[in-house]
Amino acid sequence: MKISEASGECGLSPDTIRFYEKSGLVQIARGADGLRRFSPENVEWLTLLYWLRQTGMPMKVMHRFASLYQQGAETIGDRTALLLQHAEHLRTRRQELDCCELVLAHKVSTYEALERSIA
Amino acid sequence: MKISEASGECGLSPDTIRFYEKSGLVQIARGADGLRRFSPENVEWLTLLYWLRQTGMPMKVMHRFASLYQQGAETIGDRTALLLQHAEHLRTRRQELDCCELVLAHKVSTYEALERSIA
DNA sequence: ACTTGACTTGGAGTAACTCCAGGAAACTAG
DNA sequence: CTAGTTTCCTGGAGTTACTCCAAGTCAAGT
Repeated sequence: MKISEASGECGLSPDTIRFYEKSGLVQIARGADGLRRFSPENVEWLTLLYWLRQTGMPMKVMHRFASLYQQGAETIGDRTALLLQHAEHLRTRRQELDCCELVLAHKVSTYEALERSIA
Repeated sequence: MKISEASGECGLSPDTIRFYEKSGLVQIARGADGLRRFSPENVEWLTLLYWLRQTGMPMKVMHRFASLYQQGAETIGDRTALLLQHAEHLRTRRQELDCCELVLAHKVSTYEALERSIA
């Protein structure tokens, strides 16, 4: 699988995939032609990275995670812990969304009241 | 009110407040000593900006919003529309969180299964 | 043979901060 | 009244995580 197809499957842009490879988050094999060839495992890994990044995990933490991943099976406990911590972080984000929704609803209702008082 | 107190109330760092002022998102009066003096209205506005930014509104859109705000009451309809659109965006974000939560839960459960199969 | 399209690299540009150096004004302790 | 600490100011450099671009290679289609 070449980069555009992998990009379509994992959600990351080709540029971002190359950037992640350069910074060591993923290792991708090359064909005899020098082009990147993505394995299903590559795609699964990149998809996971996509979701972690999309929900605000910083690169530093992703690097820690990637380093554990590359060390193999004995780091699964640490990886689980890291993912659970990120799940905790998602709850915080959700509370932020809730809070912002309240702020918006309040603001919109005062705007609507203002508009009625003008009209 | 001076900048550190305003920062504490609105959630933005002093540096970010200065950055927002420089880029035109807010106008802040100065005292005779040259220091910024924040009105309650300033703080309310900055708090709104904080929430919009925190939930992913890009600077470009915030500038549009700020420009409407500075044009006065006749832009309230436009401002309401903009906020409602952002509220829509919040729903998208929440779906992303949901989706990531599923991905994480699945990954954690496969990790746990793997760990049991090793141990 | 030639164009088109997907890929490669290295490097510049961008968004939105964040930090820092250097300096002024004010408050606080001795 | 002086010395030190805090809080503020400005302009500018540094950071994160991309994103875009120029210049070049290679394979496939017409």
